[in-house]
Amino acid sequence: MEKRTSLKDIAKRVGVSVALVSYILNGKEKEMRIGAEVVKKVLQAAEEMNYIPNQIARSLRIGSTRTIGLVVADISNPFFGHLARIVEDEAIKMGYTVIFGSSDEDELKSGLVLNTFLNRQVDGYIIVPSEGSVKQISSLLRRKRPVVLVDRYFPEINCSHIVLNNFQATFDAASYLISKGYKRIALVAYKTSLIHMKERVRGYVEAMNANGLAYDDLLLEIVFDHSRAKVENSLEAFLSKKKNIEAILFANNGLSLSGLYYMQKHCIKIPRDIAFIGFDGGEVFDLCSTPLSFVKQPLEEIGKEAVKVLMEIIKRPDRITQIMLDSTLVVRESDDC
Amino acid sequence: MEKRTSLKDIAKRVGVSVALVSYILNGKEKEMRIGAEVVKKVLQAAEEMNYIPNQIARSLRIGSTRTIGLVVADISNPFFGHLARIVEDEAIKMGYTVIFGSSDEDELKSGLVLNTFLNRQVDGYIIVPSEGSVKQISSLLRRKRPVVLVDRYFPEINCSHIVLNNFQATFDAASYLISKGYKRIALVAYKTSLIHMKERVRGYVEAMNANGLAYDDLLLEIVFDHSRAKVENSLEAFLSKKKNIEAILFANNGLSLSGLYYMQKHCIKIPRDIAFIGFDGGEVFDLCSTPLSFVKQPLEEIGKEAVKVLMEIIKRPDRITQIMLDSTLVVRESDDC
DNA sequence: ATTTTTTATTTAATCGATTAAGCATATATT
DNA sequence: AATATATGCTTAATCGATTAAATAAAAAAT
Repeated sequence: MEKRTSLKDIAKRVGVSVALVSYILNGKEKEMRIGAEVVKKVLQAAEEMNYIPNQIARSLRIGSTRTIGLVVADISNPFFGHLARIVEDEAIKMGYTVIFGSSDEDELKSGLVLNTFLNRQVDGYIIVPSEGSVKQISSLLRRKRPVVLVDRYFPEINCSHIVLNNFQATFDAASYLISKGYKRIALVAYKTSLIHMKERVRGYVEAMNANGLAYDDLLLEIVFDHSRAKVENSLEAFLSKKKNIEAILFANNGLSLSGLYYMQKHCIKIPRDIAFIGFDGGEVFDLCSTPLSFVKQPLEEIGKEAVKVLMEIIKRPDRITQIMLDSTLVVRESDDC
Repeated sequence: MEKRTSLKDIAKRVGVSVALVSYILNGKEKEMRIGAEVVKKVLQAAEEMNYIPNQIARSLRIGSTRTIGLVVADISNPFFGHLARIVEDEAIKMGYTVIFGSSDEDELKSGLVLNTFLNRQVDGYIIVPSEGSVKQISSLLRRKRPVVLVDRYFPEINCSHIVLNNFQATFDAASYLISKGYKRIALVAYKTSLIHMKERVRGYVEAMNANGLAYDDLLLEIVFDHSRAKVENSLEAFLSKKKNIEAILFANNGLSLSGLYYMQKHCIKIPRDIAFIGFDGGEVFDLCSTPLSFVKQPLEEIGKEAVKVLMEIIKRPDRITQIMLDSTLVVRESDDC
């Protein structure tokens, strides 16, 4: 591990003080009225000695790391991967770097990641909060850390967030299916206290209610599990009992995929045997024998707004911005038996 | 932005020196033979004052950030997302944090990301190098920074790497198709100087040669482009001319997907019209009407080895470890007309 | 010629931690 | 009793940058 050149090294070589070198390399030669020759010599020395500023030292001094901590459920999940990419691009534009951590929807892991970020003095947090992480978020807010929640939020705390209008999303999807004449419409969701999921369930329920349709044996809420096999088991138990489901709605991308795996396994054809509306799209949805209809989130906008709002909070710590964005129902052929 | 509690604050409150507090909070009370009462008081004060160590200050002092810089082509690409996740998990186990950057296979962007990482004094680099980034990598090595390349490497420089046996991968895939009786076997690859791609082309060529099969009008090398549409255009131009292609091999995941999009658009059925072997798998490959055969990389192992090797290099900077791992050909029904 | 202003540069404190070295007391050894 | 050792804690330097304040020399104003 070779020693890197520091301001001190340059100062010694040129024969000036460290301060002068700092001023010059920060482009303050004008306001500090530094002699032209000295400027030239310092710049040349910096070049020759391959000087790279030490951001760590700088951060310590100025009290800002120019780093955003991003917490997602799982970076290998394309939905969060996309989000991460958008956040990355926006962050770079603002001169920030992103460090990330996956929570696996787990309170403990989420706590560990957030603690690491706190240690590392990130300037702001963009968090997809997992179930049970309210206390962690509140603690950040108590410490006056800039936080923006995305995808979900906690109604009981006052924190900036960018989320989908989840209620509208499933309300529209269900209403659309109803308008096409389906009556026995199922929803497959996760059983969780997280608001985004509860809202998606509520959207479906309200749509069914509004049209006088029963849904008590059509709503499946699966306890979250990382194994797709377990999810498929629940699905199996659910679908094998009710034989007259005409259309099925999935409340997120992972569930949609589990659904597709299940249907492939059991040779259930979409839309011949059942109408299908999924969540979040993706290549699978395009390349299935029948392109699948789905609820599309404005992911680009969510990511961009998240960074934008975070930047605002970093500047003015007491601002709170809560944004709700609309989804689009992308209708293709999977809902058309 | 509230002031965080520092060692100094605790020291002041308890009425001892900063050094003592540091020793205690680092668990060195034994070797430093610190009085039991003082230890208790300091620990309690730290607790009460919500002390969080400042990793930035620590990093500056000890000269290590406990951070790994990960450069991938695009974090939103599931292949790299998975890699990132594996690296993240392994890094956490070793007490490291990951910061990431996407290069978009672009020399300029790669340079910017690497420069940021250099600024931030990451302890080590795991890089999926993009075309033209040799100089950047060499520069890191000249500065004695620990670097591990993954997925690809540069034969002209001596740097640790973990890669697939790319030659064997396509050699086996092509040989398998040949053994099934196909003669007109096409390969779709990218035109690039990067070794992994060249090796994949070579594997195919050697397999064809070894069996006395001509391939000069069957090998398509597409200039890299981010737009799937352009890739599909090249594909269109290629496939519309040669009408007697029996089987087609794709040299990476993105190309495989472009291929699938193309075939869907033109109602070319796999395997009825053409036999198909893709690269890297994924949900699409499972959920197609016919589960697709593909070359499977040991991604888990690649990621784990990358971190392991990096940790070794960080300890012993002059070690160089170069690992080549074998792929598996996952045979399903897409190659069986 | 003296004072003021401008120009060019240095000094030194600071961010928050780590850690070698120093310094009193107290206890043990001869 | 004198010396050695152990105990318990403090001092102070350091990492590499930033930046307010001080200083010295030259130029301009009175």
